[in-house]
Amino acid sequence: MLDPKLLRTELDDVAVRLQKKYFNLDVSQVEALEAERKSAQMAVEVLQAERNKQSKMIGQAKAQGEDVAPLLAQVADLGARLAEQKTQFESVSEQFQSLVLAIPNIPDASVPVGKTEDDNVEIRRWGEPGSFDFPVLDHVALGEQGHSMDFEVAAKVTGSRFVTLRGELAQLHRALTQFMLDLHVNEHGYEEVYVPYIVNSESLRGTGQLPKFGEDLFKLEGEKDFYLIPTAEVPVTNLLRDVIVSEDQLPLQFVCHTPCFRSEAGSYGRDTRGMIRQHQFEKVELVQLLRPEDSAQAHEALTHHAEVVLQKLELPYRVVNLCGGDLGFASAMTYDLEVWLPGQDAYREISSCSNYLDFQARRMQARWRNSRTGKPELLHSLNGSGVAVGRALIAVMENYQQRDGSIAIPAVLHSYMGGKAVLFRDV
RNA sequence: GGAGAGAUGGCUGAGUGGUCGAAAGCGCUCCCCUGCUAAGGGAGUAUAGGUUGAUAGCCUAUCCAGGGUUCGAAUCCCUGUCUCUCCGCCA
Repeated sequence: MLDPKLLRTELDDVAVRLQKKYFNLDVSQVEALEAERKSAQMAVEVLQAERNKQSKMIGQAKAQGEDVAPLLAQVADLGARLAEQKTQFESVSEQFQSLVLAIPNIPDASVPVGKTEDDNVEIRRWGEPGSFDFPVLDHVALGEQGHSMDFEVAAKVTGSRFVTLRGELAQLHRALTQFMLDLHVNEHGYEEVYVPYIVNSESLRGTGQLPKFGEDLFKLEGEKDFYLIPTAEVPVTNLLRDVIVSEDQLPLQFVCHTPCFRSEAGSYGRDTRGMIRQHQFEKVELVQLLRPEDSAQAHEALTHHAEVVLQKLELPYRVVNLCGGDLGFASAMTYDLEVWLPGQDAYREISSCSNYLDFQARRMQARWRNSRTGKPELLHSLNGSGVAVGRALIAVMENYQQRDGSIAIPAVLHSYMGGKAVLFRDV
């Protein structure tokens, strides 16, 4: 959520800056609602002040044994007038609130101009895509060995966009997860957290998935407002909802492994082959909450932490700075890591590292107490995948494939695979 | 699932219709005293919104949340959420 004060004082400027995200802010609507809000709120508060004053007088009169009937007569219609104004004010502020909740975060000045992912700007590359002296297979073909990766059985068990893994491949999937968690905990100083995989709507509002993007979520049937998490970002960032932390606890750095569930509405026909886009996948997520002055640097550091995963796995990747049109709703600036997939002959997203500034924190009232001023201030929140486990798995498969269909295991994973160095040797 | 209890400021904990945003204690901050890692005295110490040149004032809201009763609600009524205790069940 944007600062309502900003909408009041720099509305035109905000509108201009939001254009970069191809969001058209209806300036006159905001102005009109704000004007209405102001007069409605003042009307309510004046009446409330009047009521409080009168009630106090009645109380005093009664205490002195005086006849309060005339005083009561004076306030006879006050309640009705107040109720009327209140209804009016509530309706206006509700409208204003839902309008503001639907406004995306303002992109950072450094965000490239552009509409689609083609306009993203490459920042750097790491590693060289390997050259193969045999026809490369994609992960689907590689996974067919021994039914290690099976989309058909998953379709039977559940439906499309699900997968089952078996044997060594399932193990490798787990090994990747453990490796990433250990790396971030032991070398990057993150605190590991375990969280619910089901969240309520307040949490989703806090991180920005709701109210606008409900169609991307799996909602549970029942009386409660429960959803499957689309990312660990939701439960982890919401740990700080309605919390004021002391400055010496900052920065908060959490790493969390969870499954993620996405309906993938609107992506019909895209990435239908293979494990790239699934309704269920796993992710090791990095989340940081810290002082505003630290967030820019932390964003670079967090991105680097995700990169280290790929470097240690020796997977070629590049880093792109998302253009305005490709930027997420809540993000002010996002770096995507794109890993090289020989099977697709392309770089594909494997991590997305975003700085939300105070956008999420304002929605969820996540604050810290500034020791200098003694006052609570909004935190800045960041997160990034460190990294998507399913995509890391297919990146390893495709980049480490060998002529005979076996797959070498990256050196850093050997210890997690019981010393094993090759997959599918005996298949 | 059954039965009961509860939710008040950073913490403990008073407060059952009227100057209660809320006693007291603890903690914390500042000042005084004290020649010392003790004690004492004083002042202060929530958040959000509005108004304003203003981190000054003033106004409003907030005692789990949402409704209701009332001129007036932390206090009464209803609903919900959460916590605790006992029983049952259970990975």
